[in-house]
Amino acid sequence: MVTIKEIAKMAKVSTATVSYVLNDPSRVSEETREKVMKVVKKLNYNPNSIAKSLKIKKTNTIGIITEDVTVFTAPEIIDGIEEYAENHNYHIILNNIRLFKRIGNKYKDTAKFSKVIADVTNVLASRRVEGIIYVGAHCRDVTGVIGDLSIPVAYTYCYTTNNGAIAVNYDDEAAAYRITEYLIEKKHQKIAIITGLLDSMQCQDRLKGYQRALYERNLLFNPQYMKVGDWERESGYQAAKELLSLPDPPTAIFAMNDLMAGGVIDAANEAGIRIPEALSLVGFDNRECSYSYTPKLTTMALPLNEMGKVCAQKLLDRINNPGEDRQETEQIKLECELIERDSVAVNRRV
Amino acid sequence: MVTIKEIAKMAKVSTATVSYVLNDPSRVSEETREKVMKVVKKLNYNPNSIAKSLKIKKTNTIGIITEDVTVFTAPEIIDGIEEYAENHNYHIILNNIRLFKRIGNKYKDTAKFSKVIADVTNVLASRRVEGIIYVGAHCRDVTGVIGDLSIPVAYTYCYTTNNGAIAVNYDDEAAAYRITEYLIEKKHQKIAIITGLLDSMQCQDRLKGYQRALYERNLLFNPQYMKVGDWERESGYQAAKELLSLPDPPTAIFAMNDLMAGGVIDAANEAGIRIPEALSLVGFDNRECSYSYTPKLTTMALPLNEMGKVCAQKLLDRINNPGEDRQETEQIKLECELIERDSVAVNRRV
DNA sequence: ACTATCCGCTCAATCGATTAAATACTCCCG
DNA sequence: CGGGAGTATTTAATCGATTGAGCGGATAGT
Repeated sequence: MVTIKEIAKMAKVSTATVSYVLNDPSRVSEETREKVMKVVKKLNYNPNSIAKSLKIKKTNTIGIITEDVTVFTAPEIIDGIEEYAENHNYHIILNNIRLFKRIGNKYKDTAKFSKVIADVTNVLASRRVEGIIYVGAHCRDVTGVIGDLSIPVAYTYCYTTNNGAIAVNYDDEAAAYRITEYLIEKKHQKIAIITGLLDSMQCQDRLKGYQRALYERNLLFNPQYMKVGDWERESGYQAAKELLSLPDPPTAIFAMNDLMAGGVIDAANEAGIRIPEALSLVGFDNRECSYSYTPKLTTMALPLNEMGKVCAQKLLDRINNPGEDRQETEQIKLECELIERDSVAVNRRV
Repeated sequence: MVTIKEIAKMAKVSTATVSYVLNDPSRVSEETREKVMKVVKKLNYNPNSIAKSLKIKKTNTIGIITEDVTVFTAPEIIDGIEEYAENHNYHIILNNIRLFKRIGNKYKDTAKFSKVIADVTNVLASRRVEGIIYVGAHCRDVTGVIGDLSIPVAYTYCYTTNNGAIAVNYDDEAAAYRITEYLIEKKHQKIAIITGLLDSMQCQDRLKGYQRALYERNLLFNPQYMKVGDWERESGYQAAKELLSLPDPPTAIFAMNDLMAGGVIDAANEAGIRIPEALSLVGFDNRECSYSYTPKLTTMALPLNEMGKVCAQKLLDRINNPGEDRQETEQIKLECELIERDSVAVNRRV
């Protein structure tokens, strides 16, 4: 690998001059500049950014820690981060901790979890990344798992109330409100909901949005129309079966994710109930499968790419404007987007 | 950030000793070792791997270039790479070139494509990565897009015949052979195929496997049973419609990907033909959607994770055993796995 | 008692850049 | 002609580690 020294010798100048030619050409005379550049090109010189980083104490690198890259939300988030970072001349070191393969489900073993995180943050710190983005896999609360670092940290697709952290998520309540409102606009009044696991924030927030939408339109929340699922297709199927066999069944179902909406379709098919003619259905997440159901599912798209971008943007802001010590968590919530497809029709049975 | 110098001063030893304590403790007396380690812990010392890299000329870093991380194949491949790399103390710099968003579809603008690649390889080179893994998005031929680098390069999910490169893919022909054989084992004799775009290697190879399986079982290849699709669902639908209205329709259809298989399901539903009772169907890719179809689709799973692992493994082998200059491309083909689900039944109409 | 060996540690050069400060040179003006 | 100003270039220190060479002291062998 050719170094600045060899360039200097060959061009009969000092290394300083070469460096100036490369970084601050106006300081150097036209003549020398050309002389040096000729050698640079001839030797196909590629500056050693390791050496540069060491000297200027800047790596232009951020670390991404993903709980699991193979989860459906991760790629878009990473894409967003990467794009913003690249446009601002930052690079990314990727750490995928494979949380579930490694420590089993549910974040149960918090000691091991913390250990894993400590290991990767240590490595990132020793590589002198200027900031870290933590990408969750299941929107769990990860407050405290990353201890105090001297660099900014942004969290996305997970919750945190860490001091000074940036937390970028989407607005579950607003999204659930919007999609319920949408069903109401389609003249539905008997709108059932199939929830995910009740102990999750997502579920709680979506429930709030659903209830608020009903309330504001003077529709009563009917507890019979609420079934608790576990995010999996089968639970959607079971819930829908119960809902559809009610004496006064709903005309629309809001499943809190696309998987459970798939189960609703199964149940409807089985019962010979046509979607959307006899039953309207909406999902949540805009996963790949939602597009491949028959009928294509109307659902809420998560602003994943945007979440990545905003994470990167806020993080780089912090990095480049190291201001006052912040105590609060900067909570950012982005809007979801309603994706209208074929699973909702205007209710004709009012 | 605390340095080795401060440790040294505080422990009243030389920086050399500190370094030895950290890297080759046996060289140092028990006593000094403890003295130093105490200070290391007290000051929470984290070695600067930038400085280390500069000195020892080793970054323990590989670069990943993805054409598009959001493509369904990318996350598993990355996961595989990352896992192997991490286990061997290597880290990853991720470059997502967003090929299609950036230069439009189909790799048409090769000049721009090459320029983009040259830019990212330059950056990676200046960061002194020890090797590069190129992750394609659509199995295209990318021979020549990465020029000669002095470091090893592995390619996956794309084709290349670059000198000395490592190319890791899966065996399309064997997979197509296997899945056709599977249908034959289920007593099907009239097996139609819906291809992807004919100019792709994938399509050609799968077609070969299909034809070889027929040939070896003494089944005639019937050109009427072959329809050309374009990988999209709609084309599967059209193709299936034609196939199903043939005077002597097939009893099984092999769609070259899961998307087109979805189209077949649409056509079958429309025609009132039950899958798998009246028509067996297999897909290819094992995408998320294949699991959410009704019925769940029998398909071929790509060994994506394994491809990533093998890439990483071969690459690190090359890095750590820089042997002779190789002229040939090392072509590696991994086996796909048949995923049996609910879309195939034994043919009762023989 | 003298040398050889070994052990534990330190000295100082080095990796490949950056950059403040010094120097060299040119030009201009009183 | 001397000196100040301005421009172009070089000198040399520095970033934070690693590591070959060297040194001093203890131990052992003859």
